[in-house]
Order: sequence, then C-alpha cells, then structure tokens
Amino acid sequence: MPVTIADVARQAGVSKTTVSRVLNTRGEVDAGTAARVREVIAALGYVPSSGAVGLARGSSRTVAMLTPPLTWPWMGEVLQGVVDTVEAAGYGLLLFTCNRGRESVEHFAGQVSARAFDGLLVVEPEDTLDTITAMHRKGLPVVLIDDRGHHPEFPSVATTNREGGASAARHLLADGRSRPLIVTGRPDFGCVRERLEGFLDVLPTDRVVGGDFTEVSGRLATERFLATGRPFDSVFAHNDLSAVGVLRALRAAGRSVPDDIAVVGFDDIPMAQHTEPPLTTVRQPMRRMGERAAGMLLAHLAGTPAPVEPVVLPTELIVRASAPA
Amino acid sequence: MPVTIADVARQAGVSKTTVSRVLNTRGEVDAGTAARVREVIAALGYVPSSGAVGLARGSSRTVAMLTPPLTWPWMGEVLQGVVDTVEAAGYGLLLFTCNRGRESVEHFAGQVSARAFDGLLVVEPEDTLDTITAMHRKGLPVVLIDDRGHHPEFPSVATTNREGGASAARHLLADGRSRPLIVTGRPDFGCVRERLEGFLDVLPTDRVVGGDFTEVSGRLATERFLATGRPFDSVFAHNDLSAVGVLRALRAAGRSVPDDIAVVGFDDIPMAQHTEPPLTTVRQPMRRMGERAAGMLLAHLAGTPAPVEPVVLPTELIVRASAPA
DNA sequence: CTGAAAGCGCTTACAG
DNA sequence: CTGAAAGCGCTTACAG
Repeated sequence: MPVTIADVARQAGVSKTTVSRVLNTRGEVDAGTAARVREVIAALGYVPSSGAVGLARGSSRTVAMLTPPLTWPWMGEVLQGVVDTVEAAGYGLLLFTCNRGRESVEHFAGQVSARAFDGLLVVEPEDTLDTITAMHRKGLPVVLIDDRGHHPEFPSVATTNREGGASAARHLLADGRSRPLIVTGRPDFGCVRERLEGFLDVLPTDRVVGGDFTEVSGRLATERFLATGRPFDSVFAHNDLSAVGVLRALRAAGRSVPDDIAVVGFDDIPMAQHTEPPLTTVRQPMRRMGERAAGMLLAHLAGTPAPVEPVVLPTELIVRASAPA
Repeated sequence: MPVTIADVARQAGVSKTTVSRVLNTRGEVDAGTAARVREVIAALGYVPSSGAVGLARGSSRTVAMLTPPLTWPWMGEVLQGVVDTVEAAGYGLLLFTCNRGRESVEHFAGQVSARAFDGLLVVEPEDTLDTITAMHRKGLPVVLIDDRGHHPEFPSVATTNREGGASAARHLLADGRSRPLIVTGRPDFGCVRERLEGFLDVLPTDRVVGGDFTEVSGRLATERFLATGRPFDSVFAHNDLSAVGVLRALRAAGRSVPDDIAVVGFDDIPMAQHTEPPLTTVRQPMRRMGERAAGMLLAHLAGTPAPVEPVVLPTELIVRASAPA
C-alpha cells in the first residue's frame, strides 16, 4: 500500500488541500504548517502518484520520442542528449521506434490519443510524417531533429550541412588537393544537397557519384570510379559509413590514404576514430542537437513558443590521418 | 477537448459502465449493444485516457528501462530489442540513464515511487544496484540484463561467456595457434572471469594481461607485452573495443594480422565489421537479450513469474579476416 | 444484460 | 491561511 496524500493529511492534521498546496509550493500556507507537512512527507516517504497528478492536471510530465532504428551509429548520441535534458527537467521520456510497420504506428498513434505524453520529439520522420502532421494539427507539440527534409510546419533542429561541406572542401584545398571525388547520399535528402552545394561552392568538380549512405554504396561507388581511370586526389563522402567503404575500396585498389588519396567523411560516428587510417570528418553535434530539441520542446510546454525558423547548430571539422592538415 | 467515455456513453445511449465493458471486452454485454457502442467509439475516434485507466486500475501499462550510457556501442541493439517487444505488447517504454549522478538517480527513484511504471529492466547496474534492490524489495518487478555480476535476487538474462571464451580458443587452436595472449577486461566483472576460464580450459596459457574494455587499454596491454619480447601467435581480447586497440598496436609494431598474429574479440559491435582486417569475434546476441528480458518482465506483469535461474543465451563465433578458419 | 455509485489519488475553484 | 467539495476519466463491486 503506497502512501497517499490522504495519509499525509491525516498524519499532519491538515486537509489534503493544504498538503497539495505545500507540494506545489503555492505561497498561501503558514510557514509552521508547511514545515510540519513537509516533515510528515519526509517521514512517510510520500511521493505523489504521477498518474493521479496527471489526471487532475491534464498533463503527464512526460514527453515521447520517435526514432529511426536505434542501431544507427549516431542515434546513441542524440538519445543521450535528449534523455539528459528531459531527466534534468523532471520529465519522463517515452521511447517509440515504430520499427514494425503499420501495427507499431497504430500503437504509437493510440498512445498519442490516450494523452500518454505532453509533447513529441521526432528524429528523421520518413513514413511517419503524415501521422505526425495530423497529431500536430490536433494540438500535440512537436519538435523535429531532421536533416533530410525541411518541414516548415514544425519547429526543428538541424546542422550546418552547407558550411560543413564547404569546410571539407577548404580543408582539402589547403592540403593542395584540387581533384576531389564526391560520394553523395540519396539526392532526395536535403542534407545531401546542402553538403554537395557547400562543397562545390569552394571546390567545383564534376566527379560526383551517387551513394546511399551505406558502406557498400561507398565501396561500389569508389570501385566504379576507379574503373573509369579518371584521376582524383581526394574523396568527400557524405557520411562516415560510406567513407568507410571508400577507404576499403581504395586499399583494395592499392591506393594509399592519405598519400595518394585523402578522404573526408561526415558525421563523426564512433567508428571514425577507429578506421585505418582514422577518418577526417565533419562532425555533426548529435548530442547537442538532442539536447537542444528537447530543450525547445520543454520550453514550449512551459509556455515559451518554439522558434519558427529551424535552429541550426554548427558542424566542426575533425582532422585525423585520412586527410591531415 | 478530447472525447471521453461519457461522450461515448451519451452518444450510444448507454451507461459509462457498459462502454467500459465493451472496451475491456468483458463478455456480459448484449451483442447488439456492443456493436452500437463500438460504432460510436469508431465514429468519435475515442481512445481511453491512459492516465485515467492507470489510476483506476492501479497500473500504467508502461515499463521502464535503466541503462548505462546510450553511446556504448552495443546499447542500440539491446534497446531496439526491448522497444520492439514492449511496443508489440502495447506497453510504453520509459527510458532512464541516470547519467548525471545523484540527482538523476533521485529523479529516477521519484518516478518509481510515483508509480509511473509497472516494471523495470536494468542493463548492467553499477552504482544503482542498491537503489534497484530497495525498489525490488518494495515490490517492483525487475529483470536484469547483466553479464558483469551475478545477482541471484533478480531474474536476469545473460550470455554464454564461458562457452564463448572456449569457442574462441577452439577456433585459434584449429588454426594451429598455440601461443595466445589474452587481454582481459576488469577482473571484477563476472563475464571477464567466465570468458577467461572458458578460454583457458581449452587453451591454457600464462600470457594474460589486464585491460579495462577500452581501446586504449587494448593498445597499451599489447604494447607492453610486445616489449617483453615473449613470443605469441594470437590474441583473445575480452571485448571488441579493446581488440581494436590490439589491432592498432600490432600494426604499429609491424606485425601482420592474421599472418603473424590472429586476433579474436568479443561482442560483435558494428565496428567489428569495419576494422582492418575485419574482426573475428564472439557475438553476444544483444538484441535477443533485450527481447528476452522484456518478454520476461511482461510475462511477469501478466502473472507468469520470471525464472529463478538466469536465462543464458548462446554466443556465436563470427569468423572474419583477423582470425580466419 | 445493464446502470448508479463509489473509488483510484490528485488539483482547484470556491467559501470562509 | 485553510478546508469541504467537485472534478479529472476511468473501473469495478453491487444491485437489479
């Protein structure tokens, strides 16, 4: 039998109303009374039932997060940033991935309708965008962490993809590399276009081959380009995973990195430190993006409306052996 | 204004009791009445408020998970296994990491007392073990995913560390390697002792150096051992991260892998496929461990008590280039 | 088969 | 400064 507000009230010789008041630190309580109530609370180890509080107040002090597969190499950082921020605010975090298709989307939608949480954080919505849009229109506060598309309807957090691409180009240029090969991600992603444009602004080239962010695609793209015999002295891969494939293809072809070819990736996933050679890359501040998005959502719930314009956090070039300074 | 059970009752011309009965599919409702109520529910898009249901029933249909830092390379798999299982059961998953010391442990403890969830999954409890034990004694169902220590008080899921160590030894032996070096993890972890014992049973050696599961420790341990000049033809590292350090030290010393030295790790983190050469390793079924632990907790909540003995899932040797067959 | 009423544990006008 | 009462949206004996 957990202790309830009624137990505290009885024990302290006051009404439940008064206990509730000291709980919620409303000023209108006699200092002595308040002290006595607080003692009883401590003595009994009383903690208000979150369900009951939620029902009475009409909010749950819980936010939800909807993510792509958690095995993506940078999800850990994003999640950790979100969890830390949400925990620090005294909120709970409900996690959904909708990894199992329709059924899981429905379960998720059900939780929304059941008012199980007050706000929602979404990472890279893909096939859930319609569902989320509908929820948002019905009044659910939503913040996106999204690089792929631009959804002006939602507050969002992104990163400086364009400047990130430019920084990669400047780095290669400073090292005297003038004939880069670019291995892109899927061209329908906004981040891919921005990374490409930023790079091309600084270091124009027509050596551009398409990939899809997987290691295999990086390897194949490199092999295909090598087969053409066109010379190149560096590679800018649009994410680290495909850069790993690039490194592998270059090694298999007997090209030395960075002596023959310098390689720069994007993301700075944990693996980037451990490739051979370690990968120079444009770091996305995933943890800070998570913190920031969570902060915006929490602020919104507290009454501060989220910014209309996307919040854009800076990338940072991390120089390692695959493309030294 | 979300629609409530009262709206449905009014619209269908029945009492809230009856609506509740069809919601919870209790048999004692006239088929026609039930059908009518169901129509109204669909028409109104009614979903019961989870908070109100929880309060009335005294349970939340939510489980919590307490994890080490989410940036650990295998946490994504565990989490995904848990999320999938929990979602499929129609439960919510509340995520805690207690990453910020005392304060976050207190927040977590508060949520427990607030009965925000019905059961708890814990991954590798370290400094939270006391807190968890106390909660468990007060009646909170708990399942551990834990390799490190053995806590007979809790139901738990682990993996065949001993057999995993043995399989690594058999693999090396079959390849004609008879002088292994072992780079261990922290000796106070149960999994480390088991991996060591399993290996030594098959392939005894006194070439054992201590590490702590980090890449740096693997590198330093290897460097130190190389400095002694003692010959060895293979390395068994107690986890993949330290195996990455081993590979690096060997390369720096000009030893070829696997020609001079074969290397076997443990875990099969994503990075293991991308090292140079790719890492042969003993795979822990992290996702299935997550699924299984979640399944046990859910079953317990549904009335099937969890097994007293730890559930032990099999490891699997993954052969790659660092120690070919 | 169905409903009125009490209860889950809180909060919040309202009155004093 | 304090309390009685209603209400949040459900479920569940109890009675019929």
